[in-house]
Amino acid sequence: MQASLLRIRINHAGNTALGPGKIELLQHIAQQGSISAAAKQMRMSYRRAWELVDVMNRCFDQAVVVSTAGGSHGGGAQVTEFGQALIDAYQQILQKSAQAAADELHLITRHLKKD
Amino acid sequence: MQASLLRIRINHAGNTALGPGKIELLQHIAQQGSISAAAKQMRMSYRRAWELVDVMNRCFDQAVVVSTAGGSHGGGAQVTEFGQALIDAYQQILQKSAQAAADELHLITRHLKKD
DNA sequence: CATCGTAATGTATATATGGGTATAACGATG
DNA sequence: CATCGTTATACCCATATATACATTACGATG
Repeated sequence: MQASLLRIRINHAGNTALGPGKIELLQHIAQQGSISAAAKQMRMSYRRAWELVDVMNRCFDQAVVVSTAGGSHGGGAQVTEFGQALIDAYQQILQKSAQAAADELHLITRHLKKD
Repeated sequence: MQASLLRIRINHAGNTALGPGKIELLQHIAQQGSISAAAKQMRMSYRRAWELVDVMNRCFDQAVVVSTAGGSHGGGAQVTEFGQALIDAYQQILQKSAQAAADELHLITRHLKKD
């Protein structure tokens, strides 16, 4: 199976507010409770992961990820309820879109060369 | 109104087989009958426009754009019937997706900071 | 109060991307 | 058969993007 044929992004002021990469990152953060662990799991630099989180936190009217520095295990990061709602909504958009446009999608993909 | 909130791409072997940029380029080529004229209209370098066309032609099992070099006006390029079908299908996908996922989209975009 | 692992930020470097320019090939037309 | 505008391609360079590495801040815990 190929990795997600359909890619959907939501734009905001010319930039991507939400796309497959940010969603995947959020899921890993939610699972790991840490930005650095999520980054490592995705083999992405911590720097980049943090920047993606920062962009999200700044382009929405409420936090998507909250983090604490320091503490027994150095701190950590949690996906907020709102962030989880974003993840869910994004998945729904993906699923509903793929379903609603299944015919046209098939029309296109059936002509993609197999690699 | 903001420029297309929802951006959809169709992936092929890790790369983008079809996205908003390629579709817009195809439309300009269809209208102009020339890659270079389309590129100029989009203020894109001819080199890049040609590469986008090349990628499309190589990742589908039939040509999206056919071109002729030489001739009275130097030649030109035409979008094939298949290419036009791709454009139409893409537009349908955009429209149907936005419609099918309107609720979830609204849930997300209502929390985007106004810029 | 030293330790630990993470957040947060800075800086330098490598890589990818796209633009600019030049040049050759092409072929209908006058 | 010279001209013309376009396709097609190569080469170099500027810029953007992402990585790598380094450093500081943080604060619960032993």
